[in-house]
Amino acid sequence: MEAKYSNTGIKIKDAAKCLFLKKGYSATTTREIAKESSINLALLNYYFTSKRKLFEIIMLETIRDFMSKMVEVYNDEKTTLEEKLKLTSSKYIDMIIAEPHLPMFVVNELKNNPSSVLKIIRGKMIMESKLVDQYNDGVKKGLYKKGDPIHFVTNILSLIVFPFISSPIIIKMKKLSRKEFNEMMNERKKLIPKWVIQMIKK
Amino acid sequence: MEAKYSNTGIKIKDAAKCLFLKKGYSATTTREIAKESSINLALLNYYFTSKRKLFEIIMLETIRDFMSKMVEVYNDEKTTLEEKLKLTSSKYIDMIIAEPHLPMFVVNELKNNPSSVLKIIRGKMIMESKLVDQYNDGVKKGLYKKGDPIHFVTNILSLIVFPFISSPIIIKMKKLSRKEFNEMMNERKKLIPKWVIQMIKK
DNA sequence: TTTTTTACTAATCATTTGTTTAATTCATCT
DNA sequence: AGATGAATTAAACAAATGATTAGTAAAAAA
Repeated sequence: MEAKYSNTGIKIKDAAKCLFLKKGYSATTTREIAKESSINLALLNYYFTSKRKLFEIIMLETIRDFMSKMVEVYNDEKTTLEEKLKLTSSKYIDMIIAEPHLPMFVVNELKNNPSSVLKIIRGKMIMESKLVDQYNDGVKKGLYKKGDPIHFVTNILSLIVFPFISSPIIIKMKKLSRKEFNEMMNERKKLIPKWVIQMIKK
Repeated sequence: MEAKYSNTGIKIKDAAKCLFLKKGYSATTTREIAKESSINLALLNYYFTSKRKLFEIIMLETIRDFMSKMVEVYNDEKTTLEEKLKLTSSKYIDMIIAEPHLPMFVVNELKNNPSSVLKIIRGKMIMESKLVDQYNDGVKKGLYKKGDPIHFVTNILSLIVFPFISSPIIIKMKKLSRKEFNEMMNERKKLIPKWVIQMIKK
């Protein structure tokens, strides 16, 4: 019945994703999406039934991508805790530099519609990951200080993601260009793993 | 001409602030504001000219409050760096627990309308604060590792604010109640200063 | 080629939304 | 009490917006 994978369907989704990421759901109009993807307004409903449905599809896909990258690294059996830190920082910072609106989008959706986002995430994925195992092992061996691993996980994500969210302030404070800001974020790929280790080390 | 401080004016502003914080500008309608503050729809424009103007007033006030608390602590001549860390963590975490939508609101406005927010902030306030001086002194004295103070400042804010932004994930991961989450954030008041010191110490 | 299904378009509908108007109530001052 | 101006209200306007319809062109099936 529907050809969800037609060229126009993709064109609509791409334009919509770009706009939703940049401006959010409410501030994006169907006419904008139509214009941006140079399709007829009616085709949006023809392909995706409604603005809401279109948004939901994009949201699910985007957040699934976002999370899967993390889970991949966190559950790698072969890498050490330290290597996992390096890989996460590196992968995430690259991902966000490529799509700077991603963190705000995820975090906004998390606020507005937590249930639908959380269906994808599944708590276990992170709290029962290899990374957390390795952290707990380190604590048992007396290498790391005792502490709830939730703080450990939270801190990693905080140090990686928050600077992007507050990028306008940072850019202003240091009078940076976008390029210089990205360089600063690239520096953090190396720094964050070191910082995190120091935070947990005895 | 106008009675900006009348009872109804305040009622409108309070209701609007609550809604804007919770749902953002675009998703909040003037009729909702009118209903929430139980005033006639026309009074919104009578007192504040337009939805946009009302929003701008609220935004400026809210962000000014938010920033001023930080600057206060950062520039205190009497406290040590370590004390400043404790005070900031404590003050900020209290503030955000009291108004959980605050960080997202600030950060969203920062994205949508950076210029108007940044007018309030003034880069100097933070990067030339007593806190940064003390950090640089510590580096000179060989107590702290060399490093751009922007990372130092960014990390403090990241560790304080980001957990609130990602609260739905944390709550899900650890199966917490709102109360338990707040307790976890209260724990962090003591932990963050320690972590930050460890991050910078040689 | 004819028929049928799919893709697309222009026009329009029905709400919603921000804002205004004109009239009314209320308070204050003379 | 009466006049003046501010505060409030119901109603309406105009534009924007999400969605639909009825019809056309293009492609696929017969």
